[in-house]
Amino acid sequence: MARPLGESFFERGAETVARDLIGCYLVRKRGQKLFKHRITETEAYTGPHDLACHAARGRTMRTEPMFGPAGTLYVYLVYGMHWMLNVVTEPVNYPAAVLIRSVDTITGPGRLTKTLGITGALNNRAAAVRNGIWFVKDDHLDPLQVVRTKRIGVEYAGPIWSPKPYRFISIAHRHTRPS
DNA sequence: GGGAGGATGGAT
DNA sequence: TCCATCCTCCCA
Repeated sequence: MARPLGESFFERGAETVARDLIGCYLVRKRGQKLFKHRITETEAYTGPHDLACHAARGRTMRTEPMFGPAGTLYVYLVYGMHWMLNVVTEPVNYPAAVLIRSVDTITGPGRLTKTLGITGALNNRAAAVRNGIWFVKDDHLDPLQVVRTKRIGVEYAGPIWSPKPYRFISIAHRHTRPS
């Protein structure tokens, strides 16, 4: 399988990265077990101007990972119980990220992290083999076709940013929750 | 120091 | 439709 996606892949706009991650693999190693899942749903959080992006409210302890290098993991707790897995995009000091919402057999960002054992322990670490979590592209497989919708659960971001079509879903998996 | 609210998911 | 559950951030 192809080698892990690195900084050059993630050091682009969050929309572009979110789109390109559809069809790529998320790989997780726990002990001797390797879990490889094809990514089917993502969302882009595009920067400090994006009112749905945590970084829109400034550089804080929580958002610090988003200011790090492309490919950094941003893992935070939502609703007091669900870990959300994000990967940071854009160059250092530009806070943007992509939320991994679903993979082939696991729908929902909270279920994804729970199933793969992803917690805040991985926050601010690089997506890399040495950390037991990384991304790969497989050029031998056909890329999945993609549709775009608005993002889930960001009504608070207001009439401009809430409807932005920054959610990407594989067509073959578009039953993955209505929007 | 206090309070509101959230990038969800499971039960009712 | 309800609510579990707790961290973050804003305000005083």
